[in-house]
Amino acid sequence: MKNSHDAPSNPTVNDIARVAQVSLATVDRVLNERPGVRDVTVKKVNRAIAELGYVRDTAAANLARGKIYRFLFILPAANNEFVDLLESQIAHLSKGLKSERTQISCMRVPAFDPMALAEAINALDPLQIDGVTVFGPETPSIRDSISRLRAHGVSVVSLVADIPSSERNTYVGIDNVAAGRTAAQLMGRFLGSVQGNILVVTGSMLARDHLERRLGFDRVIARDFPQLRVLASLEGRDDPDLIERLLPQTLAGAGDVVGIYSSAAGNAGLIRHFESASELAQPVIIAHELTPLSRSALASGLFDAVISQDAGHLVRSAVRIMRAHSDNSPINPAQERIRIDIYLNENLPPDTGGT
Amino acid sequence: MKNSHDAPSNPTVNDIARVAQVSLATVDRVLNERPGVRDVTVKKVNRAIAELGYVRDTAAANLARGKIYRFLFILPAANNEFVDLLESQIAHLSKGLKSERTQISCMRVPAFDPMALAEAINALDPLQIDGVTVFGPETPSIRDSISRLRAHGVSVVSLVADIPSSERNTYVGIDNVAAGRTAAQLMGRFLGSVQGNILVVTGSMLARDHLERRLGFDRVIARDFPQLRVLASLEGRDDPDLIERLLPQTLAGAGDVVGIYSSAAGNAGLIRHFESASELAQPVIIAHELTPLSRSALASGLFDAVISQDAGHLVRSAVRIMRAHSDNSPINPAQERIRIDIYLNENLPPDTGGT
DNA sequence: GTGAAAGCGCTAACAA
DNA sequence: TTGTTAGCGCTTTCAC
Repeated sequence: MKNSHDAPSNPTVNDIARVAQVSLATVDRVLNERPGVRDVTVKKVNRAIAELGYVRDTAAANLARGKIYRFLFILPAANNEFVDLLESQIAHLSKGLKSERTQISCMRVPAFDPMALAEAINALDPLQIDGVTVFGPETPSIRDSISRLRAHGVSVVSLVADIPSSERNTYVGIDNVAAGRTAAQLMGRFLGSVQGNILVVTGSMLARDHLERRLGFDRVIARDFPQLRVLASLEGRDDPDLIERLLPQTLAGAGDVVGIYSSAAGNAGLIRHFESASELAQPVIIAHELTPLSRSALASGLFDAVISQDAGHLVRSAVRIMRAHSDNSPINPAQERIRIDIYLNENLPPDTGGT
Repeated sequence: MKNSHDAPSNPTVNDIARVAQVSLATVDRVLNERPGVRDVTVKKVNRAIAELGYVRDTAAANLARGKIYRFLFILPAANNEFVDLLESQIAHLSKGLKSERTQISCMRVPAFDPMALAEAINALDPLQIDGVTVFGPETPSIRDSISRLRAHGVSVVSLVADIPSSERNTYVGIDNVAAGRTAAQLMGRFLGSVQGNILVVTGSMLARDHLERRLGFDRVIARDFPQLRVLASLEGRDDPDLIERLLPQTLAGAGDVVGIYSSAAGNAGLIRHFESASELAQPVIIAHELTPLSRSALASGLFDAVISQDAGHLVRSAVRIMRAHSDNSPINPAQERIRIDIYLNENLPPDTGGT
């Protein structure tokens, strides 16, 4: 029965030094690819490493280094439940990470204000910080501010909305085109043979995530559900009040709206509209991000489905990735892939009050 | 701008010793709740700890202790893609964990054979192992073998199918009742106004996960979709060949089957049946677990949806939990909650060939 | 009951 | 170009 091991402790730097017949310091130099070691010596050491099957103990290394990771999240300052969820996850994780030599903090900058974000990024001192995660739009000034950070050795992650044109290291978030496609498929399947118009409520033309969702949505509706027609977007700027104000006239103007795809934030406006004005026939509504509000709309039957991404996963993933980049160690793509979650009212996770 | 810290290093045991005016050894005794310290001293030390806001550096502690975690997974030996996925995730994780003083191994025991599993568990040497994760049925003998392990200080996790009557520490897996409910809701919504019978293909009456799924499924169909009737289960024992053989007669006997809920393994049999015998009208099919086969059935349109749980997440979660129990440190329930994933063909994750 | 000192695996001065 | 040594934060003998 080959199940438990006799805890054969792994080879250490000392073993390497002994086998390679060099000192500890030399082993360390080779391991960390520091200069000033003869080629022959490097080879000797590497041979010993291979022979022993050495794997470095990262914890011990970090301890010796006295290294503390300093990471920063920059989120949009807006009245937005999903962003609040992210922030509370950051705060939560921050506590647990104190014992792992990792400090994370969070700042908010005005939403839909690329200049403010760019300035905030530019104001950062690269010497005081090891990694930054940004949730924001993709504009030239922001791109440049990210490049500067990268040039100074700070690792940069883009969150929720990608900034692919920049030199950010990694994007953490769902595939938004696929999310839009998924919403379309659910919409089409739920509507069955019903025909009519679909209203898409989007956020901002600047937000790449919103654009991508719309793109994916349109494609699948056009290909698979010819009986449905997607109307021009209602640009809600993630603002519940604006959405609530605009909705009645848009709905009246369009007529025969059988489905609504709320692809951005501001669901509160949508919910208020349908709770007050009780239409004759309620459209199928699919929204984004599981938050207290969308959860209750799902539970009450107002929303038919919610496409979401896990805030806790996003934050943990961003931190793991910033750390990996700081160490320049590899990342596990499977673990960091953010899934497109589909919630119906039957698979809602137990409500933990936003832990 | 309150963003980056000046890296104020955390208080250490030395600080506590200094503030409390005792030696390092005494601080350690208090921290680890070891006996032989006067009450007054304990109080002094605890006051210093609170005052300084001390948090222990687990990595350093483990280093000093020379502790190596030895964990074991026990999976059913069966021709089952999902279990294979679990095993490959275990193998994958095992590599990355070598640098984190954690050894994980995996053994397979005959499926649907409670005695074999109980014996395997009883054969384990508690001194050689810190934690065990079991994927298996809930029977008295298995429950007892788990109790024995726990009594010897080994932490035990139940995976995928819970064993609540035992003294296992934690269950890692989805809420299977909710999964069944979710499948029912999708089935009902996809079928719209169609009426007819639903066939449920289950695995074994012994498997708690299968039973719970069926239970949830029945409830929601009965409550929300009166036009549908759920037939008696086809017990497929996770065996593709058996399922393929049984399916034609079951289908013929029932007549008017508009939907199939494949709540267990053995999807290959289902797929083969529908690929060869082309029925007049294909039923809506909802299956469990995203595997290479179910993925391609989803892509081809044979399956309408797949309810799944992430194998990587399951395995990582089990390891984190076994470790937490060994250290008796707290776990983060939000991170360990396994989500009920819904896959349609539009939100399939990119195919990585099973990483 | 309490303390002093060595050491876990690794890194980083500082010498040589 | 290489080696010696002290020390990261914590645990653990072994004395006192």
